[in-house]
Amino acid sequence: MDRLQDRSEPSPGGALTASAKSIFRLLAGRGPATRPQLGETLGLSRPTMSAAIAELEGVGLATKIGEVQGPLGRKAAVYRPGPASGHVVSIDAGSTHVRLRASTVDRRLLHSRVYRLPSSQLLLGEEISHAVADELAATLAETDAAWGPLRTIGIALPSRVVGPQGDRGSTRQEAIFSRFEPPANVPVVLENNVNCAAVAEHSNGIARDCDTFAYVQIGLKIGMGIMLDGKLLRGRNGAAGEISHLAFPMGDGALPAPGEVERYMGTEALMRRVADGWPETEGPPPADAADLMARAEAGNGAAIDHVTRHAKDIGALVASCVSMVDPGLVVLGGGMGANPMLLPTVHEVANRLSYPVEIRTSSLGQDATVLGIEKLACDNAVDLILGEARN
Amino acid sequence: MDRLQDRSEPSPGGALTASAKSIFRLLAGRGPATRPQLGETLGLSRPTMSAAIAELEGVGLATKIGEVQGPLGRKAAVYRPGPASGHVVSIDAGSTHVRLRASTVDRRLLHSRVYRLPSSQLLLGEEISHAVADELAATLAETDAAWGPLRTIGIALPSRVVGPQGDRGSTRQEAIFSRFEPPANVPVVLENNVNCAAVAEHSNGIARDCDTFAYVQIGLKIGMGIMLDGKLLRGRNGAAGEISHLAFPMGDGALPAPGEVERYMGTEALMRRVADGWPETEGPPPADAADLMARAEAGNGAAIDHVTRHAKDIGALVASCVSMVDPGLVVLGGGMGANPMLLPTVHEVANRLSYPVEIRTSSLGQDATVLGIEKLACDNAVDLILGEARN
DNA sequence: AAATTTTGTTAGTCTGCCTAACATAATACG
DNA sequence: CGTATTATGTTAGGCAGACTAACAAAATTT
Repeated sequence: MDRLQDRSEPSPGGALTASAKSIFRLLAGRGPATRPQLGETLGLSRPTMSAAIAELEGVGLATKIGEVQGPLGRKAAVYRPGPASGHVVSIDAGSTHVRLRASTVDRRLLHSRVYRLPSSQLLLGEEISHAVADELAATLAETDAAWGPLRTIGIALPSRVVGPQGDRGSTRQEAIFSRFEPPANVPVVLENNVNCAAVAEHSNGIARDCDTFAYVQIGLKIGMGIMLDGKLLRGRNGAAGEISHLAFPMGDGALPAPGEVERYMGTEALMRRVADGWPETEGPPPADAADLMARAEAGNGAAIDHVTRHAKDIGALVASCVSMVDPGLVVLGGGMGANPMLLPTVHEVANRLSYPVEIRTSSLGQDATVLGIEKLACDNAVDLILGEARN
Repeated sequence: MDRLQDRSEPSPGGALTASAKSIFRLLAGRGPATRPQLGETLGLSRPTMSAAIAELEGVGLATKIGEVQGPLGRKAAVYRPGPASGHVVSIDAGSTHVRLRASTVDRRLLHSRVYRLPSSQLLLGEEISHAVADELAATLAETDAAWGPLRTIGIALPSRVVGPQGDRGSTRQEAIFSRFEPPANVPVVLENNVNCAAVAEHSNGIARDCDTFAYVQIGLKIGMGIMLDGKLLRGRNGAAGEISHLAFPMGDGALPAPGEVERYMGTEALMRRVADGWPETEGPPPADAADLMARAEAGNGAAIDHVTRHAKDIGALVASCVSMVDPGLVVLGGGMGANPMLLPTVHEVANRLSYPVEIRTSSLGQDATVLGIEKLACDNAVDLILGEARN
């Protein structure tokens, strides 16, 4: 994650009391809540709540949006982040699509757009940068004054990402700025797209109930995002979870080569093996991965064999992850990985080779990455608003 | 890490101010310090320091041990943890030796002993449990009243260790209690021995300057300890870093088996390969690992080949670690790993296969594990004293 | 011996929370 | 329908734990 500019909107929450800050954080994180709920959750007394809410309303960081009636007694006031908290723009700069969402810091959707790139981009480069610039410009043109100030722009990249103290030159992350310049005064948060998908599984997806898990993406490319105690593991070079660089092949006499796992486990290699080994009796080989999976589901023996073999390979990969990180839960995602058919075999192999892991299949579709970067952008915005941004 | 009993000495620091607690923590962690130093480090004003130190001295948690004279001005008073902070006993329950240290919470050595087991134990069992019981009993018999209360017993185990919420039955950790019962009222902290070695590298060893790194142990057995932001990564099953269960062999058509890496990378397998492939022209094969290393250092070609090949294998292992965790620094330890001769090759292979990592060789000898569990025991004791023990 | 510098103490203040008591607004009950 | 009960919100007052300012003490330099 990265902050390129630090000249942002004045943080209205620079001088709030600790309780007011914690209330705002809760409102931003969990959406609308009543005063008693907030006080209960944070262990604050009613007088303190009164004072803190008054503080927040005074600077526009909280607004009363209604009242709810319990079974008995007076109605409770319901609040959410106020207009001064502003909004964020989140962009998934993917290799085939650019997805954009504008949302409030409590993640209410204000605007969204999707742009399909004219051609699939293997690497982060000018094509993507250009598309991001266009989509952002279009969004800024449609910005409503009621959205409040733009606090943060978050961009998910198909590239390693390092923070300010890391060696930026060694990643491709700066390529995102090759064709556009983000608006001055608005900080930009960058994050790797697989990490974003992991964040989304945690905040919106199948891993909502777990603060520690790994997200394994298997598709054209392979990757992993590691969440520990609710925080992303990034690593010194932003390379944590870059399982495409596991030593592979590995064994007595094997000669591992950089990036070789991905060339073996990626969808292209899989389909090549499928085509090569396809029995003539079964007719033409599957046209693509979806076709392969469909035929396996339909009961085709050859297809099932290939899918099972692939699931075993994924299981081995997951076992290595468990042996190193022992996350307790692994979420499978990506074009291939998201298919529930793989789950039983992956589970069996991983648990046989290493230690107990639960395996789940991602439920978020194409939106996982945008939702993840949106979460990170909102967190950043809240930090900025409260004057607690980490440098 | 694990706490079996919670009935401990009354925590004298239950009702201290936050500043007093932070001062005590600093005294325990960094040893003797002057008031100005403490105040400076913690950002506390002199009046606050006065009050807090008075609090601590009042309950015996701090003692003035002298004064130091700066170049100018009045002398500054020097403090360290007081008699009420008591002591801890730390035990490395190893497979060949049981090492024990009694020390104050600021890690001044009070007493130490080493017991050599009559026979090497592959698994944690009654032999080790018995030896631990004996050594602990001998220590308790020699305990000096001046040491203050025994706060915590820490034991490093050659086994996976899970916390209270984990599935204890699935590990062998309880076997440590098969032949001895720790004194009632004294909490016991258990930790895996490789994790302890990692902690020691951080607190006393070559990784003092890094809060994030991995410690890779290569010897009879192989293992890894992962330190992230100064905290051990344990994992859901206490299996984080259990690289003996990486999927291996791994490759197109390979059939991985549980625990196979250890059977390939461990010293026994290495020496078997060395003996098998030893050219008759070179005379009798090396008797043991130390012999192999000595011959390699002396320039023997066959020995060098085997050592280089092993270093390449270790490099591949490290590369997998870097691809998953990207720690930035890997410390090599263990009977084989600690040999500096491996370093260049490991560094070359790891950096070629994955991402930039610094590789260092452990400098702590046999004491690494005791020192690590001592650090953990002291941390636990401090938490207990301050009434902040995590359950 | 006086000036300077650092350390430690005393006095007073301020912030941010709390508890206790009261006020308000809803439902439940006779 | 009025009163009891209950939940929510406010007012008043207090207290813990930090701070600043000013002073006192103990070392050095001039």
